[in-house]
Amino acid sequence: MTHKNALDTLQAYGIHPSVQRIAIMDYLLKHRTHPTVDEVYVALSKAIPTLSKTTVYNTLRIFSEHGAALMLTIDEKKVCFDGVVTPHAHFMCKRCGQLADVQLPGCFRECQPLGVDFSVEETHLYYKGICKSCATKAGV
Amino acid sequence: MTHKNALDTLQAYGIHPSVQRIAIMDYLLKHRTHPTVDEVYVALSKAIPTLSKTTVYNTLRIFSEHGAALMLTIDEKKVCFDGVVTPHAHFMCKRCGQLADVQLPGCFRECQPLGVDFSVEETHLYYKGICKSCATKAGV
DNA sequence: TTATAAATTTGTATTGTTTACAATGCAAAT
DNA sequence: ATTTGCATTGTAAACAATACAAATTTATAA
Repeated sequence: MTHKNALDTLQAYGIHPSVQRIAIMDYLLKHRTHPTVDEVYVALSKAIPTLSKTTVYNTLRIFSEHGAALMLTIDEKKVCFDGVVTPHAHFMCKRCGQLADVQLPGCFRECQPLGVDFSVEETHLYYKGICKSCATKAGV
Repeated sequence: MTHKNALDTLQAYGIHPSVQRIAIMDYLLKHRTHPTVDEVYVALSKAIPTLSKTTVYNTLRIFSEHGAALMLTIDEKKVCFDGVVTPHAHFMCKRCGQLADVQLPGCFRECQPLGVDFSVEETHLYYKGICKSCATKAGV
């Protein structure tokens, strides 16, 4: 199947479901656009008019704490969230700001940090540069 | 030599020097603690009482735009800066928040992003987890 | 079912970081 | 001496994110 079920996903990560949590997880699973808190809030406010932005903040934090979503801090201006938690990298265009998924280099699995005295719970890899679209526009 | 010269570094990256810029670069080169804007501002205010925090913001942004410093957005609460621009990874302890340098895995050099249609200008790799000190304290 | 407790949500107030912008300062060039 | 252009300063404003307490919902027990 293309999309995992929101309710099942919550339960798989030990997160107690609620209308709001299901709606937010559903949005994450169906919109792989790395949305911000505000984007999720605006999008869901139509269906859930009483939704509070605080709830979106709290819920997305809970998701990331339980490993059900990724918190991306690539853009220094805003935190983004990713419902895809399988290992992958990201790319951000410095010009247009778009955030895209990138397949991990094949050898990356064997790349473990060297001589470290800490336990690794998350690994983040991302690239910044100029996307093709922006390069074409500006390049001339 | 241990520390590069601040003035030389600015000129090497095509950044017009000034008292403030030299002082900020000098601080970065001598304090490899991944300081925040505020930390730089507070530290330099003693020597330069008229220093404006806006200048620190502007200057550090200019540094990172010219490749003379790295802007680290690992901690979602605050942006940090790194005067060490040679390739290396980072580790952040989720409990105490410390940010440490980590040697890149040897194989990492060969790890290039796959099938991408963008030019890579920056590569960021970091780990999150629990440092030994925190693990020892809490672990028991 | 009703009562009680626990968890979740809501909305406002607040905090704190970052940016915008206009005024000022400064130094090199004319 | 004047102009030009960039850098700096400081205030105001924007904005993201959090704290907190009240309200609501859900779960549990009687």
